[in-house]
Amino acid sequence: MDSTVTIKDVAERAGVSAGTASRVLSGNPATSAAARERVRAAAAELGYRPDARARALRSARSHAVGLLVSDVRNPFFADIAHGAEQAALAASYVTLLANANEDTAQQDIYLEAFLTQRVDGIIIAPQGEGGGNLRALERARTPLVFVDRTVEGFDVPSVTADNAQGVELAVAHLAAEGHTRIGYIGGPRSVSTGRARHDAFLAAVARHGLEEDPELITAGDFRRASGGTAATALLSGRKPPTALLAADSLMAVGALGAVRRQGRRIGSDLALVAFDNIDWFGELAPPLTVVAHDARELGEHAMRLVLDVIEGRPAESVVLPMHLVVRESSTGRAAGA
Amino acid sequence: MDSTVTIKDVAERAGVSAGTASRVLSGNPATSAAARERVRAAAAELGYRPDARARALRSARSHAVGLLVSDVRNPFFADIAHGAEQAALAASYVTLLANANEDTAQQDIYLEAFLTQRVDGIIIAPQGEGGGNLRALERARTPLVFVDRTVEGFDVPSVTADNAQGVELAVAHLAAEGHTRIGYIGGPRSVSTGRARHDAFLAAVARHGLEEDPELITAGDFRRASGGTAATALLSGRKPPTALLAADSLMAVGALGAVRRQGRRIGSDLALVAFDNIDWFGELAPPLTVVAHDARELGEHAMRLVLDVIEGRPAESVVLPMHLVVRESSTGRAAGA
DNA sequence: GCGCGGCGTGGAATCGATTCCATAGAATCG
DNA sequence: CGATTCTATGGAATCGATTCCACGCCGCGC
Repeated sequence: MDSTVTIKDVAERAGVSAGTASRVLSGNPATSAAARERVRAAAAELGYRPDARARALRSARSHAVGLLVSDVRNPFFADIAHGAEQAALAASYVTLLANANEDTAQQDIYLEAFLTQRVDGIIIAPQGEGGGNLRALERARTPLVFVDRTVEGFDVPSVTADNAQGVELAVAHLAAEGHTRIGYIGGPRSVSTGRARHDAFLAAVARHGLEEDPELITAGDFRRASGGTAATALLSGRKPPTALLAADSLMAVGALGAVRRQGRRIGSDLALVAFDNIDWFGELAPPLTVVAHDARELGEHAMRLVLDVIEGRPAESVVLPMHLVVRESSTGRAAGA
Repeated sequence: MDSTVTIKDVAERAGVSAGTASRVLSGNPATSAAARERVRAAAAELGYRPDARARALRSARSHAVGLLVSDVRNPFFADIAHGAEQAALAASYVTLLANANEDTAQQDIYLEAFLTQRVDGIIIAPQGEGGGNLRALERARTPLVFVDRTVEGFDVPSVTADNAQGVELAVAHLAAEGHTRIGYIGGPRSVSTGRARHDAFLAAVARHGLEEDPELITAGDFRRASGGTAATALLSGRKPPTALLAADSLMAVGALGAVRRQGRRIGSDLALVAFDNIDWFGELAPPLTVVAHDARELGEHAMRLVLDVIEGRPAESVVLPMHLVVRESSTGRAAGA
């Protein structure tokens, strides 16, 4: 009844050799009906549970996929993890979830751990310039897939969102609402989504003929506090914006608090559009307008992609569309320009 | 340069046997300075990365701890995971994070996976009555620790919060603000925290001489939607409450939306106190009053506890205190009783 | 100068499961 | 009925690292 039941114990109880027991349990057809029955019974009675490590050691397949997200506490990544996990489960793979905590050093630690655990594949929302263990990964030939973000110079399949399109949707919407001064709270340039959204914002502003004022552009680090700092800076400029666009949900929340502390109200005094459609953004007062991509779908796609690579099927990168969910945070009377 | 560098390759390059190479790399003192130097050089040159599975197989220690949370998308559990992970890292253990998704079947799947992976220990925020693989775990003698929640009939160390105290703090605060009709949005009775908070609420209401009306008591499932349903029901009763107490953060968010859709405002029209101090609760308009326990600390404690059990040190259950963080959601003028 | 203790090392066994190989016995065919 | 193929099986090798055992060699002591 102990957990130390090995296949030998099962074999002995069934009166067969370990080889035969293994064949029965792995569904090898070269087994007699009698052996099948007795081995299965013995396994059930003893509560046999194969040792995944021994199995993986011999058969060079661990049936585990490492998933390294940048920040578990960011609901967007939690959703990605959830989607990936469900997809893995459906293919009877196990997901090992690890958290880089927006920190390159910690990212390296977990990549190292994945490598020594000999996972069959790795999904990562990478950060940094691609130094450290990312290069080691490439050398180790472990199947790798990028999700949400990419790193230049890596020929790796990825699942990303159409950031340029998302930004364009947001800016077009705000422009249509009559805004001409939009403050942008961007992400770090060390992350691909940070760069893509930044560039797309500049382009969209130009395209719609809005005010191109460098004072309207700020950059945070995708964490909450930086959104507050950025919003405060934007609102205390000489000529503050009438609308804000935040490049991720955590910074949007930070901005929310900063705006409130300045005594201004989202929706009526100031429009706000955020990236990432977090579940509860629709429950707030006022509900937030967002540029959304389905994080769960992102995760599912990424998992399917890495399984494709692992199992030798062709794998193509995917770019998912973004869409605009208009809520009240951007449709109170627009402050006149 | 491939990842298939074994200790034999290292040994060969260094001109020693595999045994000696192993001794050098594991810091065994019975090695000569010459061997140490050459083995280390060879390992570095070849990019040797020991195979964790082979190592674990032989030495019966995987240096991995399984962490099974009820719902990764609940920020409270994401914080627990984060705390546990950091504590594990400090002790050079790896955390395998899995998500039960508030589903007993999925909980069993991952417990099974942990067992076959032969993790050294498991931390779980359990759900259900303790059937299924929870019993198998006990038999397998895998070190086990409960976090946040417990299951009756298991003699397992745990890290929990003082729920009774938390509820009492919340009710006392609301009573002091002049409320006599408090609506309670509780959790499921199948979860220990759901039961504890429910019972504590009844006791606190009685103790403070508030109205004991069964219509004021509702129960959700710790998910967002159920909080909205419960709040709607409470507010459309014959004599609606003037304050709400929600037993977790997701249900509080659901309630937030329901209240807004009813055209009432948190803070001025209706007080709200929530369990769990989610980062961004302080940023909302109005900021939410919460009964808080430090989720990260909960996770850290749980990890330390399970490592104590694994390494044979005595392990004592811990009950962490809760405290009240008063913000504006409960201090607008109290609606008169 | 001989013996004994200790250090460093190579070789082999081991962990648990899978898989190759050889073989015994049954089944099939001419 | 003998030769051959096929099937089920046991035994052994294997995966990669650790650890036990035994041995050679050095130095020290008598």
